[in-house]
Amino acid sequence: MSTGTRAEPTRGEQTRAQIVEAALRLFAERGYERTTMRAIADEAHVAVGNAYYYFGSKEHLIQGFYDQMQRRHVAASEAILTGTANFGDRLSGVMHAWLDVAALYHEFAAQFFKNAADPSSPLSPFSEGSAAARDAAVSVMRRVVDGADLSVDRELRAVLPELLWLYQMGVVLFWVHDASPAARRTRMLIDRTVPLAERIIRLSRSRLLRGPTRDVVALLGDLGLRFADADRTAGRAAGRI
Amino acid sequence: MSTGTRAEPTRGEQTRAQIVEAALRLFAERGYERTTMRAIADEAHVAVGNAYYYFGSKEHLIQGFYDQMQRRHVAASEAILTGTANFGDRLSGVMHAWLDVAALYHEFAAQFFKNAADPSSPLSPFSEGSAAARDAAVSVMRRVVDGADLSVDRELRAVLPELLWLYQMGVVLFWVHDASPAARRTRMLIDRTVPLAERIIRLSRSRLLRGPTRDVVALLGDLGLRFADADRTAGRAAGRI
DNA sequence: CCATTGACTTGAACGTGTTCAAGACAGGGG
DNA sequence: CCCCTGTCTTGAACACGTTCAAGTCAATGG
Repeated sequence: MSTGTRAEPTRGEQTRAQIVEAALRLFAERGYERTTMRAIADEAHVAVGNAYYYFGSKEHLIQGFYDQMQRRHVAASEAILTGTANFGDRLSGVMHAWLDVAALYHEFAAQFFKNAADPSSPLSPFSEGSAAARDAAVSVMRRVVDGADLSVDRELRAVLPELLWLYQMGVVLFWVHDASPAARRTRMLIDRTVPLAERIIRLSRSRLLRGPTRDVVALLGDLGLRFADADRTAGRAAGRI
Repeated sequence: MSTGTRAEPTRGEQTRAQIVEAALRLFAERGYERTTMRAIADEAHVAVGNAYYYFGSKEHLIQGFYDQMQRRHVAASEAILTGTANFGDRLSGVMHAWLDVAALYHEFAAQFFKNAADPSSPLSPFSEGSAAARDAAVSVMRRVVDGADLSVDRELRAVLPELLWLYQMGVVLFWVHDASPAARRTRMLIDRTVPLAERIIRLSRSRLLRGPTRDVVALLGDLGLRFADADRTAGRAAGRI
């Protein structure tokens, strides 16, 4: 598809960029549903069929959005990840940073995540197609854990990034339904669940919770729920449920 | 809309029933996407526009499915709920019963979950429109708890049915993505998480976990996450996030 | 300079969800 | 018996995602 080199964009690459830019502009402006493929084509000074030459469907155009948000989230998280070693602050900071980045798109995020919940959609966060974006998100969580002054059970530590990513997915689902101004309820959810999570993670080494913790870790393994990049090379369908 | 009496169906009620029956028949036969509104209308011996007189959209026809599945699940759970007092067996039985009932519809169950993620859809399990179905589902969980030989913290007990319903939603999300034969992976998930849940619920009274348990209960309260029928009359938007 | 090839582009046409103006029907009042 | 009113029914028309046969363009080889 692309040469991989960044020398000068071919004609095709240029057209492709035009189309995705036009799409993002219109999505942000008037929402996903109310943006027609014809409008996108017009905005990109291109014929309708041409958009389908580069993108399999209207849904596929959303992937551009996904990528953009991911990049911005990483950028917005940088300050926290290099600024503090306190686990709670790191996790909380990263979560709030996501809300900051996503705030602009709240209205249209509903349509977005609707598609994401469909297993047959290439845009599902669990699908093979979003492996790259998912890995990037998990990586952020790995940095949260690795840079924190938190003594975690070794086995739990290995899967903690994935667990935190699942936590994030849950928060996102909540956020999608959250109509409160400035996502106040979602921010409250974060502020109240982060200390809880921290406490439970600490307790995971206590005599009482060591057993259940082991069970959870073992279950994740047996279900093959490994999104880690380390497993990517194993050839097994990653993230497959 | 309907008179509420069950005397004799009016002409309208009869047509409405014809349409929903035709739709369910075709959905089951060839799936949701591949069933056109024209086909439904034909099957129901009715004009296309007439279907829209009774149902706002194609999506709304799914509600019929919801209701049917809910009824069947309650029926399928009856034996377990009256047969044993062991909490784990009760919860496990109810969950597996759901899988049994849902098995037929796995192929197009994706459609359900698309709605779940879409707050604007009247079919979202969190929406006002599905309050009835949601209450019914929570009620099943309440029976699971109430009939069990499990000593639970009083405060936790009050919200436990809702928590178990959320657990069920999580399992359903997993199931939607589960392509294994006979939903083996989902059944494994249930078999492994139910004992875990039972153990944690028991531990909720321990000195170590009493604090976090309180926090969770308080958080649910502060977020206004109350799906219980008891609150329905309060006039507050139930289930609202 | 032309011919050839493959990448790219076009816009008309199709299928499907949805709308709507117009009509059919039923039953109550005159 | 006829009209009137509100409930129900119709099917053509519309909007939009998607497809595809046909055309254009640019680079390459002769």
